[in-house]
Amino acid sequence: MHPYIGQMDAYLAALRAHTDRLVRLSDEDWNLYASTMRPLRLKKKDFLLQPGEVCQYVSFIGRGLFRSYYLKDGADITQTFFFAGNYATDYESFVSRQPSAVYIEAMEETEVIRCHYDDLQRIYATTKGGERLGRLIAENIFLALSLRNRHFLLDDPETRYLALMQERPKVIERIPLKYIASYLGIQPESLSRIRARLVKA
Amino acid sequence: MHPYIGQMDAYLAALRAHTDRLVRLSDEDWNLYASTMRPLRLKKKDFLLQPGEVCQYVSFIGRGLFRSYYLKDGADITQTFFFAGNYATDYESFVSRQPSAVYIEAMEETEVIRCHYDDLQRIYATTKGGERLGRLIAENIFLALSLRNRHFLLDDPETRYLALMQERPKVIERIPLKYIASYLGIQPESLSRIRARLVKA
DNA sequence: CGCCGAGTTGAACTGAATCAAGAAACGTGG
DNA sequence: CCACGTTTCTTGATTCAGTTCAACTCGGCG
Repeated sequence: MHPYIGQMDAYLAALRAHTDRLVRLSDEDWNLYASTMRPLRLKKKDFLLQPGEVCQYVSFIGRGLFRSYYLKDGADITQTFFFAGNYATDYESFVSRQPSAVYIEAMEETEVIRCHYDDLQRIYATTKGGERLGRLIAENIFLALSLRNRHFLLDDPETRYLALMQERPKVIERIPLKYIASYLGIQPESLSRIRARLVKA
Repeated sequence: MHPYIGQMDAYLAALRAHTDRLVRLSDEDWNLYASTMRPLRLKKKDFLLQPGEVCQYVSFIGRGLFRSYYLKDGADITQTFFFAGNYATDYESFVSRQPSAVYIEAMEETEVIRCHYDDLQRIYATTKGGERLGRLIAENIFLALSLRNRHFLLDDPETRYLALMQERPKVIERIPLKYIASYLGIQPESLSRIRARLVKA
């Protein structure tokens, strides 16, 4: 069907596991959802989305990872990171149908299976389980963002870095320092100094 | 029925208008939702929620306003403001069923009609329209928070203040400076200076 | 009328940004 | 597979925006 991605079935299985954690879909609803999924492979530095486009897909990552970022005065500022086993999307643009403000870029060769906005709306409209899934996904994305927001309000940069180590260790392990810095809202030099301080202490 | 709040019907009408903006509920679904609503009146400085409690309600504000805030080292830090015609809740706690980290405090005499978590889950489980409403509300709360987050990532304090004037002028008009300052993540003195700068320019 | 909280203003301080230079790691092509 | 060039990271010196601390004004309220 889509021979250029051999792992399609494995990715669908991973998506099913991810979905089951939120809501137990009927086989019928699941099959409808799964049938909308199309594979896509991106090479390193390819864009899943660019500013100005309306985000048309939710993409479940089978392999690889993405970084989303704003471009401001030539400098790029990381919005977030997306890892395998989760969805990558500009949910803001996807939901609001407004042009996106971010790039979503593959940081290495990355494979996704994705569902188009129109397909998803059809699932929402025709199935109760799909509608529920959509609500639970929205709630979960909200929770993640709330936590991030709390850190910006309450914590200084060093504390935000420590919290990130706790909450998203994969970011620390796999992402270059300069991108982590902009995710934390600071300059690379500052994060380097924070790390140096922490080693000594 | 609830004689101590005479405006119950007016508040329900406002809630219906608010709801209609998101989704057109059937009369049946609407009546079910409306029937769960219970009125509550709070005096100035009363708490709708306190840290440690799990938020059990979504409260639609008929009159008045709330401020939610964290308490950190004795200083209170504003999370957000809730105005009449919108829901007030700690959605994070409400959704996750975890103890809240915030106070939600009435800034003046405030009246709400509210729906209990269990009632809402029952509506989600039994009606398609309710589930859809829940999804759309979650999406909208997410959008608002996204915007806030973007400002923290991209903008300096003065720019955040200007954006707040644009996006939520009611906050500027009705809220004391010191609370706006902590909402923006700065000290009251700094916001006072920002205002002084803007007047000159 | 006096008090108290809110806001303003000034001076000193501080932590992060900026600017700059060098070291280390990376990947790319020969 | 190595060598080169580029990017990433570190470290130091300086600058700067926002914080802190303090004093004073203003306006409302008891």
